[in-house]
Amino acid sequence: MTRSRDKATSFDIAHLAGVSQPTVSRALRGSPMVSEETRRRIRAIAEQLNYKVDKNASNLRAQQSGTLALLLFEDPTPDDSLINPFFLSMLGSITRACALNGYDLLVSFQQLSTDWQADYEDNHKADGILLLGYGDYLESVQRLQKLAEQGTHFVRWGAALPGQPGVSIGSDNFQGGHDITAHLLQCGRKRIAFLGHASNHYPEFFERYRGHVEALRAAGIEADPLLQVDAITTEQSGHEAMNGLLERGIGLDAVFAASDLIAIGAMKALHEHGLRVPEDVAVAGFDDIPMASFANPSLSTVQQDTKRAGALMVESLVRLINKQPVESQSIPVKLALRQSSQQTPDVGAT
Amino acid sequence: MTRSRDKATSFDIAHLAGVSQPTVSRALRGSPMVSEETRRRIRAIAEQLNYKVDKNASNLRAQQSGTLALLLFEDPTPDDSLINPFFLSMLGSITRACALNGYDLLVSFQQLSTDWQADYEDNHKADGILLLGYGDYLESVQRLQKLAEQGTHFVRWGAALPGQPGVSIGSDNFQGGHDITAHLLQCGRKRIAFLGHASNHYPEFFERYRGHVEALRAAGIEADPLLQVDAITTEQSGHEAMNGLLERGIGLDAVFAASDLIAIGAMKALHEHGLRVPEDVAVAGFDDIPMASFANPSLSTVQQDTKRAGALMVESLVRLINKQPVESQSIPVKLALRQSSQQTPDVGAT
DNA sequence: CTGAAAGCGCTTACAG
DNA sequence: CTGAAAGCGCTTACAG
Repeated sequence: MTRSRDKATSFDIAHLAGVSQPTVSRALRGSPMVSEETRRRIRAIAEQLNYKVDKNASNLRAQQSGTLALLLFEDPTPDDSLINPFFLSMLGSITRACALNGYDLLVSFQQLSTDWQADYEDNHKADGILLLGYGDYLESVQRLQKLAEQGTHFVRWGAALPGQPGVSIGSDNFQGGHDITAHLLQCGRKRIAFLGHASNHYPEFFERYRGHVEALRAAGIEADPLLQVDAITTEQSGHEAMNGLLERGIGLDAVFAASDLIAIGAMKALHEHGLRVPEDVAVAGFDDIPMASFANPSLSTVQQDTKRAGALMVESLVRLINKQPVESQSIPVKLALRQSSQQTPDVGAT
Repeated sequence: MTRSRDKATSFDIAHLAGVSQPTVSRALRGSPMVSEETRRRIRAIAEQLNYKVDKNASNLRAQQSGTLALLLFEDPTPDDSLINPFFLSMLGSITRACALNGYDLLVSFQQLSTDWQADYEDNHKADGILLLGYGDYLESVQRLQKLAEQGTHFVRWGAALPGQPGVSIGSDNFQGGHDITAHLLQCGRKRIAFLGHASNHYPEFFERYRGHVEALRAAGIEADPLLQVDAITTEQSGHEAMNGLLERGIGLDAVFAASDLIAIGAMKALHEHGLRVPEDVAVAGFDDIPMASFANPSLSTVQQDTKRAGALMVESLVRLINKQPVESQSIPVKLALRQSSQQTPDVGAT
């Protein structure tokens, strides 16, 4: 039973099975070049000895790793476990997708500041790289460019825009921004603030903003620059942005926050100022993180399909690795309408 | 610039530096057996060629991997991205701790049902294994036993009880159960339901229950078996457990749920039955997941120190790998008192 | 269908 | 301080 010490190698198996070592390798990898009988014998012995192929040896020889690396960049807030819940849920879905595709997943949280030359692939630690949340796009784009030049296989999560290096998978941010704004307009709101960066430094937010502006325009409303306030994806940033708006005494009857965390921070600020949500100010977010449905009032938002997103990212990366054609893609979103935007009793999702 | 194709090897560097290949290896690994001047020269060339040590080769030779594997077991709910938020936050803290200790982290979500013989270490994919959330303890204990016998290095998250195979790191569940119950008693509650499994199949919950019972006893109250209802860590399970209790017409003025998700499901059931929280029924949970502070009313709970927990798990595993002595440990918890247990305005954490 | 040979790119004794 | 040699455990042409 307990022979544990000293792991068995393919030579041990070969010896016991009375075949050569390469035959063991072939049999265990399911090569059709091995007779059923031989294979069976080898399999049995391997199991008995609890033999496992040494991944380092097999990877070294085969020059691949069967592993993908996920690089998760943290937003400025280098404080503790406050990872963006949206990314956490992406992580869940990516992990599952990796398992389905037979890949292991190496996870790494990177500081934005750090010099991530993403040496995972150079190292042969991974066959390709998944990129999530890299902060200022314009700062990171050169690095992406370099990755692309080096021939590194990578897929990034983010706005899929023309002329970008590499492959991007992202939600249809424009549509989301448009639809949720149209909804707020339909609820009778006219002065809708946008909380979030609206520049090409943050293309996802920018797309949401552009959708927002487009919906306003369609309703004959010109976007008021005073109603757009920069914010990054944190509660605190949303809180500050909202406070700023209120303190400047800018009239508004609704808020579209570029992310749920921003929206939650904004609702807090509204409450502190004695304003009721949604009676005085309707609020909507983006992402549909788990907290959204538990917020008080529950938060109307644009739901990103993280399950599909993770699957698509992994599948695209696998295709890249296998030298199959891959294109950037945009994933449809849908509205999750809850109390924060509506007088009426809770409508819609969970 | 773009010589990218064909990765450089240590032989290339050696050639260019006019030294032998082993010297390159030594220089790059910081061996003291290399002169400063040689090292500098080698370093410069390596950087210029963007050389990276091939991990597969180096691991194969050195018989180690510099990688830890995290096995995350999913609760019965094999449905989508609904991973227990508590584990997600552990994941965040573990990832950071790995980075700090110079290890890579392989993440794998396992189905409980699956035959996880955790071949990560046998594979040489990882030097050790971190185990999180394995469902029914009695079902998993044999596997743990086997891992221990095989000499696999592993650390599990869970109740640290005498006689367990391997090393466990967990919160002080007994203390947490005791303290939160004492708090509810202090708020004047007398009939306190416990929602969660209370048997050695789920040692963590059981410990929380035992702390609960102990606090009651200290107040001269005998635990009423009718007030304990089994539940696993999901909103749905909490919802069902609470409904059962209410439908059976069992009198109660407080609920201590073995986890926040259970508590949130229970609050939903209470609201559906027209009961007010905390006025009619006080509610408390366990974990302090992010949602807890966003619940309506905000949820009083026992806060687990995930940051410390992740760090401790990783450090313990690294010690095991290095054959240093390691002991199971229990981490102190603290109360996060919010609206769900108190009439008074919001007190305490975020 | 199977075997003998080579080699993936390192690290580590062993000499000097 | 440095080099020549061996070998980690596989996979993959190449023969037969």
